[in-house]
Amino acid sequence: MNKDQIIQSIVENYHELPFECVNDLHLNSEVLNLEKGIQIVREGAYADKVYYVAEGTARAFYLKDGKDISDWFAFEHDFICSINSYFLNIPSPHYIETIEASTLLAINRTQVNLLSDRYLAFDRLGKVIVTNTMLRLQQRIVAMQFETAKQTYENLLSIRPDITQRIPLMHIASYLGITLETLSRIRSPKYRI
Amino acid sequence: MNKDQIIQSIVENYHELPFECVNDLHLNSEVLNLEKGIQIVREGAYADKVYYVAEGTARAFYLKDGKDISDWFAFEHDFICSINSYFLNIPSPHYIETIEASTLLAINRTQVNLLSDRYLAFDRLGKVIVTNTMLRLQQRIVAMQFETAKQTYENLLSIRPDITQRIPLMHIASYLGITLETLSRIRSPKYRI
DNA sequence: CGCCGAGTTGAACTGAATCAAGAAACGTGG
DNA sequence: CCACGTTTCTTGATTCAGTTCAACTCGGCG
Repeated sequence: MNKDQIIQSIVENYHELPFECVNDLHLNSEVLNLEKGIQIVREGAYADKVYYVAEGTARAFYLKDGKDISDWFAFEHDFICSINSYFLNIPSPHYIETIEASTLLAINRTQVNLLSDRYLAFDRLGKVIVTNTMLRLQQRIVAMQFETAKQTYENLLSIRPDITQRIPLMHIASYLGITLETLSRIRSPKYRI
Repeated sequence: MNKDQIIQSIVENYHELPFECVNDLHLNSEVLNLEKGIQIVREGAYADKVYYVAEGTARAFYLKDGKDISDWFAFEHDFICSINSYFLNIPSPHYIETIEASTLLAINRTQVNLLSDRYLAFDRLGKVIVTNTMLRLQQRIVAMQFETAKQTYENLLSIRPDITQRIPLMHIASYLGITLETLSRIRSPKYRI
């Protein structure tokens, strides 16, 4: 997938952009073709880029007492960034890495702000993305708040039926806030309640 | 607190607004002086207003299998709305009610959109609020994901030390995803681990 | 062919839920 | 300002979902 196609897919999936804005975005963004398992953000770095996943999968995770805890998965047409670092301009608590071979579009915060000032439509695009993210986080809190592990898992499966084929179970488990063993049991046909 | 003062406090706490925008906002918003325990949004309603809490406290909650689960607390200078209903234009899964006697400023979505189109600064204000909300939700997920009940509680206390004086423990418990009894034990001095 | 990471299964343990009973705190009306 | 009922909070005993630790299986891949 080339840069034009990627930008086109952002427009299709999120918000219309005028011709000059698309050109401008073209000049101010970068395509990354990455293998599976490549780290694009490391803990402690100032992560001032957003990534649009054109193809593949990426995840954000952090280490809590040495344990790897997944915090966000991004599939095709999703955005991913270290949200604390990007928005608060602090060292990233997160790592971000590819889970499959992926094509990403990287855009710098400075460029995002420039484009937002220059094009109203781009500003709106940003608003849409942030709003969607907020709603997705809200859903996740509701899912975690008072459900059993099994309900939480099935809830995730209904939103993303292909997730178990694309993301290792250990990452799904930590994302759900349960252990790998519990997830394994939940998935087993002989599991009751 | 009168409408001018309330709008002034929004400007001070969030984003500068030009003079005409303030006037326009003045014309398109409504001050609510409410007793404690008044419901301003009911489940099933189309809740197309945002509320700015000038004084007092409000909370959003939903009923899960008949149980009251708090989802969001808003203190002075916080915004509150039924985020699913407001942004997705669906019937509200949430109730919103005052916890203390409160002064709120209510603004309609249509007005918000109009003002956002008319004044760039107002659009930016909206972006700031949504971004802050997103970050706050993110923090909460991290807090819930792999902490014990006690850690989650202390985490909340460090952010909002006065919360136990202002919000009944049962609401704090459901917000944290634990039972009232567990919260009570956690708070007890003889509680270990 | 044997190693290695990913996933499964089992047994013992534990943090938190549930059920149940009281104790405080609060508000309202006499 | 006190009595009474309601709501909020505490404490105890028991149960259970999920963790932990450990051993084992499976599928790739050098």
